Amino acid sequence: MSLDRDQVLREAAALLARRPTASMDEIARAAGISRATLHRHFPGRDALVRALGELGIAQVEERLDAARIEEGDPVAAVQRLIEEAMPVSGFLAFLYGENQLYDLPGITEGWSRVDRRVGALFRRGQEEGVFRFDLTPAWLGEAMYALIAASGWCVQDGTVARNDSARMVSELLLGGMLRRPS
Amino acid sequence: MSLDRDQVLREAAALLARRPTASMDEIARAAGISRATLHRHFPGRDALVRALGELGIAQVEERLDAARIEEGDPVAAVQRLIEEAMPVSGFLAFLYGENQLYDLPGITEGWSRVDRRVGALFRRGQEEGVFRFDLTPAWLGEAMYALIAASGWCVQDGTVARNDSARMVSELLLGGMLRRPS
DNA sequence: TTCGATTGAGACATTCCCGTCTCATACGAT
DNA sequence: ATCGTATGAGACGGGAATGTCTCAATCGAA
Repeated sequence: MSLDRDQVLREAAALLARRPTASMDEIARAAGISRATLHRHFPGRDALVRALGELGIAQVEERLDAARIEEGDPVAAVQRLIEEAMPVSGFLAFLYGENQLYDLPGITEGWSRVDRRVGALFRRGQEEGVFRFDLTPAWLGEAMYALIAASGWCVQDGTVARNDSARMVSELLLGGMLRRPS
Repeated sequence: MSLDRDQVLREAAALLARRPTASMDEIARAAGISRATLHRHFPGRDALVRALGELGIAQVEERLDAARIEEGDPVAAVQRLIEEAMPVSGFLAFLYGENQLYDLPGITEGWSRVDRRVGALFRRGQEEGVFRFDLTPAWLGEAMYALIAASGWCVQDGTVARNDSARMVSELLLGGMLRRPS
């Protein structure tokens, strides 16, 4: 048996993305389990929401590691990060839209940890002279999050092909943030 | 008396953006009116949500008109549109995150009307040879929505100055989508 | 001032969701 | 085959939100 905890959380995220007010019963049915079982693993809605946030942070940090954003050419690092993020863009898109998840104790710290790492990447790109100076690292980070989330939604409803999504994001983002020799 | 209907909707949006599960009573108090009065004007939560969607569509179409996106240089048209959208970026950011608002009968049509106009703008830019061909008009539209919403959030929490937000968005978006002579 | 309309406060029953519980069933390991 | 464990189905009470109602107070126009 041993319930696939992450899978349940993903189903919950997919449902909550569409209907933020969905009941625990609906979430359970969407995940293909009974309400009792859902409640055994996540004692209450708060616990479920918190688990969603924690899974999201873990996912993102894992992708940051996989992309090795601290190493090498900043442009290539951004490309690797976007590439790595694409497989979970749907889940990231959900997290991005849930402002509710940001002011939970313990969750906030996780996201600011992520923000620091991402901000450092863009700052490094500026210091190395490849990223524009007139767009702040914080804004570049937010823009990247926004575009990744947008691509996740586009893939979900078929506007953008999954294979193309990474290119769409990085072409637009890097195109706009690179310093031009001219 | 004559209650300021739009003002109530804005307060409701501001609250629901932070707490999607806020009760009607909380919404009423946030808007500075009694629950009874709120219920007289919006008979039920569904009616309130629908009114939020309708106000959003009206706002956006008003801005599309004000920006005259069908006229003149596509680049300037995009800049005008972003400029016009900024004063309501906070409200737009809320609407953008509420996927719930998209599958209501009557609301969907409004947004596809908006999408058609925005898509036509980007297609025109491509046909006139100023926008890149390898990024689809649909994606460019989604990216613009995402960046405007992101800038709205950034302004709300002080990451980006309100005066700078329009420039941040258009520099990044246009920088990424313009064809390069090279 | 007077009258109609609108609002605020609160009571009320209803509905819905939640958290907990029990019990029977099905699975897996030993 | 047996036993421990996890699950599903459902019942149950408690609590919160909803929708509706009444009544007094307030505002604005005539």
